Amino acid sequence: MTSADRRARERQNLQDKILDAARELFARHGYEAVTLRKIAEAIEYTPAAIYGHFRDKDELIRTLCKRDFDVFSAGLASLASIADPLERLRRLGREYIRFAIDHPQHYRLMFMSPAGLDYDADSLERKGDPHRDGYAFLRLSVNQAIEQGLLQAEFNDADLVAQTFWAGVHGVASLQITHAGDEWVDWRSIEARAEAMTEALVAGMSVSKPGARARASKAARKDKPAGGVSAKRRAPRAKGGRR
Amino acid sequence: MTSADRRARERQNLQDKILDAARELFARHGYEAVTLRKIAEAIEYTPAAIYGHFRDKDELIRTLCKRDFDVFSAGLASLASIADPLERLRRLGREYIRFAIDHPQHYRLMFMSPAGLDYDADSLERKGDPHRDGYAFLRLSVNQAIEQGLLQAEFNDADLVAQTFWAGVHGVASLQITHAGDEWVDWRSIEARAEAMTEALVAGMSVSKPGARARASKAARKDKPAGGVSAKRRAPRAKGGRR
DNA sequence: ATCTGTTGCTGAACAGTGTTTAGTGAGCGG
DNA sequence: CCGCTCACTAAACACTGTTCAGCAACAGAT
Repeated sequence: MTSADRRARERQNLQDKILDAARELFARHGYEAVTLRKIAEAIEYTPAAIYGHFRDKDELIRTLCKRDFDVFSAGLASLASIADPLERLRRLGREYIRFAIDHPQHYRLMFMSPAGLDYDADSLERKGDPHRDGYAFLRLSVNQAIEQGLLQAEFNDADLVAQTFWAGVHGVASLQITHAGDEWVDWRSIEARAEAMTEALVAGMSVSKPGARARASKAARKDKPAGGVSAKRRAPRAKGGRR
Repeated sequence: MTSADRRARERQNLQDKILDAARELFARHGYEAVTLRKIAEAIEYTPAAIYGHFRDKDELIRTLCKRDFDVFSAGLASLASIADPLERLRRLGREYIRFAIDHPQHYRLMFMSPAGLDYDADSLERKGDPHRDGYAFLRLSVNQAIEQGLLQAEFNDADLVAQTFWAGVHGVASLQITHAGDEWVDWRSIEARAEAMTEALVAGMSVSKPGARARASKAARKDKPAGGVSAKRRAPRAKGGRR
């Protein structure tokens, strides 16, 4: 069946072209800037042609994000080689924030928008597997910390601790994405904030003596140059701003 | 000038009617659901009439949010009566999260959207005043904690500590707003998460012995009923969802 | 080689959106 | 009573996402 194969291949090729064109627009200007007509123009097809490959715009963007996000999830699992649960948590937090800063539009859609995540059969199948489910991996690490007696007695609920840790790094990441460059606050560098958050949370929940870690002092040093990471000072408005 | 007064009053009345109609739609269904035509229908005017009172839709919603938000900022200042800086920080965190949960759409627009805050002359004028600038109040509290020797030596940068604390509570709040009711995670109650975050951060940065506070154990207790606060299990999709 | 059906795309439309503009009409000051 | 300002309307414009009838190319079967 060479002809059927070719048809399928051509179909796949166009789908990839659509996704590539959409990724270009999306990563640069965000969800709202991705227009079916703009995509169509970029790939030299008619807007309606896209509906042969995706049910609607939402599915298109979501496919895009999930594809890029899987790379990140798999990367997290590489931290499993770190023996010390607490150190693993610290690294986990840093990697998480890094991904968010490197892919702000993806992160915004997945974790800062209503129903950003959808739970299809494929996703639900991997739920709970620490190698492919980020939250499960985090929870597992917390659980090991608890079992090894590294956390205070009050923090014996792995889910609560995991959710708190997640909230902490999510707060740092999302605040950076949304308000980087805001002149209202004299922002410290994103690295310093990431470090301070992970250190404070680990220190606050673990039994280790405060101040014992040399790393903690590094995080608290004043390094005034704010912004960091991203070059652009201010994210462009989604709709085109006010006139 | 009774007639001119009356004109101004009538003008103000209509503006309030617009804002009230918009608030109703916005608070219930979010930014995207607020349509100028829907507002116009509610107040029995033509869509174009709104442009006589607001430059564009953005300014309308922003006026709405700022007005409601000022009430919150003023409420924060009432916490100034708490003498102990650490205790004040804990209360600050809880109040912050409470406002976010009670006004999710407002919070989403102001703190989870690009350029949610705009810095007009009125806003900039009050910047730095702890009584009217939430961040300044937070920073002041942190500063007092540092000056009273309540924090570890590493956490001597008031801005970094304030930003970390803010990120923590923002993370708890925004995760709740975006993912409340998600079945992926076995969520603890929002109260428990708020408590765990504030406790962990304060404990992680302060010199006080871990476990000394009775409150900490209360926060870590397992209370499985997740969701809390909000009645609706799942936030409606902004655009109307997939079919 | 011709018929038949499927597949993949186009062109045009529909129902929405925010926004602009010309025109209208009521009420005011002189 | 005149003119003028102001607030509003009706209608359009440009832009969305999405649908649908039709068409042309191709596949397999006759």
